[in-house]
Amino acid sequence: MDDELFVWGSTLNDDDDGWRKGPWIPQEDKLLIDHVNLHGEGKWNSVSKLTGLRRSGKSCRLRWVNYLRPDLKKGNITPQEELIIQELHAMWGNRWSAIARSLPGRTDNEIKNYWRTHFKKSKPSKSVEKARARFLVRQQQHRQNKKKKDGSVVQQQEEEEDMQRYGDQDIGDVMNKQVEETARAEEVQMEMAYMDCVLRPYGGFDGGCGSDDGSSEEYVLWEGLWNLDD
DNA sequence: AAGGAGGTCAACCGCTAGAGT
DNA sequence: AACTCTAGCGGTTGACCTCCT
Repeated sequence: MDDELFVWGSTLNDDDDGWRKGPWIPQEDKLLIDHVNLHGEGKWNSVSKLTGLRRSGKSCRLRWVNYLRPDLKKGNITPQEELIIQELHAMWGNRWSAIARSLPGRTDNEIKNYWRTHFKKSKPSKSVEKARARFLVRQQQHRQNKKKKDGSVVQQQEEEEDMQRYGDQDIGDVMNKQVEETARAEEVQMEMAYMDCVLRPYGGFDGGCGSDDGSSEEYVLWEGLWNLDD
């Protein structure tokens, strides 16, 4: 290898604190990999002490997460992954780490770079808009169905449950709590349902939405999803 | 062949949240 | 409660590469 290039005492690229900066060399990678194999991930600030590697903990973590992790997927983003990125970005915006969690083997950095180079200048794709529209229509349908089904009996049951839960607390506080809980539950439910719309063709996320033909099986699946918070 | 423009991607920076003291 | 430390996040930078003129 190029051992002669690796000079431990070198001040080349050192910052004010004495940390090396700039591109990593294979020897540094090896030290970091050995360290993680031995001690596991985390405690990044101890890497320099234990290995002699003159890199900050932050730099070590980034190198591991974005480049050295064994479960990383090498190679180009596939068309399927591209579609997922587009649609999740339409839903979540620049939450790269959240998007990355939906794409095993891909890093937030990778997705962020990919987005910036491929999509930043372009308008939202039609598929994204279609998925969004599908999702909103189904949500509205579900709410209407639920209204029809749920009668005063259900309402009474809910009131009794509330009495048990909240007892003699201030009614204003209780209502505020309920509004917050409902909003949170709906937010989670919407994200899960939308995720399923997007990921189903690729084998992700269980339950949810099928094709646009409005079949009864599809209806049952959607009902199941909407009922998550029932 | 030279060099300028634009694209790609690894790495850094600054900030924030959460845990620990 | 206040402070410090650490991990993680998104934005930005800069080196390198490829393509075009």
